[in-house]
Amino acid sequence: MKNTSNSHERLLLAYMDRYVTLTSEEKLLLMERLRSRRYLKGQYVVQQGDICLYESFVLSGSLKVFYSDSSGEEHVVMFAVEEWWVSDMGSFVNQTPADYNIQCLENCELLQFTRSTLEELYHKIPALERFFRIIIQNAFVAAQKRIVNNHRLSARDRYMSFIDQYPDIAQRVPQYLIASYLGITKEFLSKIRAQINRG
Amino acid sequence: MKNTSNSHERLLLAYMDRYVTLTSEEKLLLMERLRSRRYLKGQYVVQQGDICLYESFVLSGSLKVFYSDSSGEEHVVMFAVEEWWVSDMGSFVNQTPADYNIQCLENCELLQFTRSTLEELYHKIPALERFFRIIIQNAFVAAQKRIVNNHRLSARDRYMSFIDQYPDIAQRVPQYLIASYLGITKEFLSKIRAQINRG
DNA sequence: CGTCTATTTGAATGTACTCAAAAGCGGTGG
DNA sequence: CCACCGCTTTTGAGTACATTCAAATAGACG
Repeated sequence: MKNTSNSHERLLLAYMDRYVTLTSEEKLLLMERLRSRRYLKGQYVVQQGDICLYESFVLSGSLKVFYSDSSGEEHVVMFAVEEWWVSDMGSFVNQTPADYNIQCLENCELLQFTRSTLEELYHKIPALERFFRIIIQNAFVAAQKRIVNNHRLSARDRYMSFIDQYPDIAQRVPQYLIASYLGITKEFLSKIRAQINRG
Repeated sequence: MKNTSNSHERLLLAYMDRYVTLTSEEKLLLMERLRSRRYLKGQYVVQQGDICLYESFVLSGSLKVFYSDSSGEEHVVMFAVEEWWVSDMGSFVNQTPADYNIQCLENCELLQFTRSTLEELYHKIPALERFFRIIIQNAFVAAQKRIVNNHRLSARDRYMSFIDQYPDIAQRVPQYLIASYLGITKEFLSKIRAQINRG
């Protein structure tokens, strides 16, 4: 029936298999409910203040999640690449105005659930609730680790730890966004890199 | 049958009712599996490097979760008071050595699940999986917000926002721990407070 | 009242920031 | 093919926010 996007299904299902066991009926239902959508580089998936309509799984491309403060400064909250989930979770689950913008850094292909679809699936597929519980748990553990590292490590060490942990992202994403993610200015990151290169 | 700790059950069950609906059989099972335990001020619930054996619900008292770095500096990750859940989540779910210490700041009374109990209950009570999915989701949203605020706000504004958000904790917890939580030195927090008091 | 811990104050220092300007790096069009 | 444009990165000088270290003061508790 479905001729397109067979490899997409495989990527997501293989990803889910790492965490939970689904019956083939469940997998079928899941895939029927997902919508696949392409975005161009620069396009917004969510804009601050709007409702975040989708929980998205990244099939290809990369995105940034960021907060724009009153003075127009952008603060990068996280990046997302292949096999990451991305949304403004607070906005998505409560259907309230989003705190963050989500914008594509490259052309992207995403698999998306709406909130009501996901709720429907939670009831029909108990293992899905388990799956997201685990995914979110991991995200929370990582976020806590990041908070501590922001406090105990110097900007230099945070940068080194970032390129060590996400070498792929470090290469695909402009430096000034990495600076923002690390909580420092682009100028200072440049100086850190110069210092590292000198030895 | 159970004569002790009746008010305990009520506190936890009322808390859970805010998020999910449980049958009375489920509630009974849940309560049978929970262990209630008292800790004295200063006692450790978890020590860095050990396995975190319990997910704990705070009935009374307060605790700090903190990381001790190689130079012996302590970095407060979070506080926990009545109606909060506390654990080293990474350690608890994977049964790996804990990253953090958890210590009582006051005498505490906790309701605790072991990992295997919780897994058993996840299977017997699907709504429990949903419950923790929601709880962890909220914790993750808050952690992300904290990361952004640490980047965009000055130490002064972070402190003001802390006492605004957690007035109770601000009063029960020593100032130098709040400084650590905010990622600043105790001396600097003292100066911030002096500055606020002057106007 | 004395001891122990927590908080405050001050001077010197350091890490990271601001502002301004220059240099690098693609792409695009003449 | 090179010139120009926009965008990213680099460099430098001056500054600000926060830290360190040391010492004084204030609170809590026996």
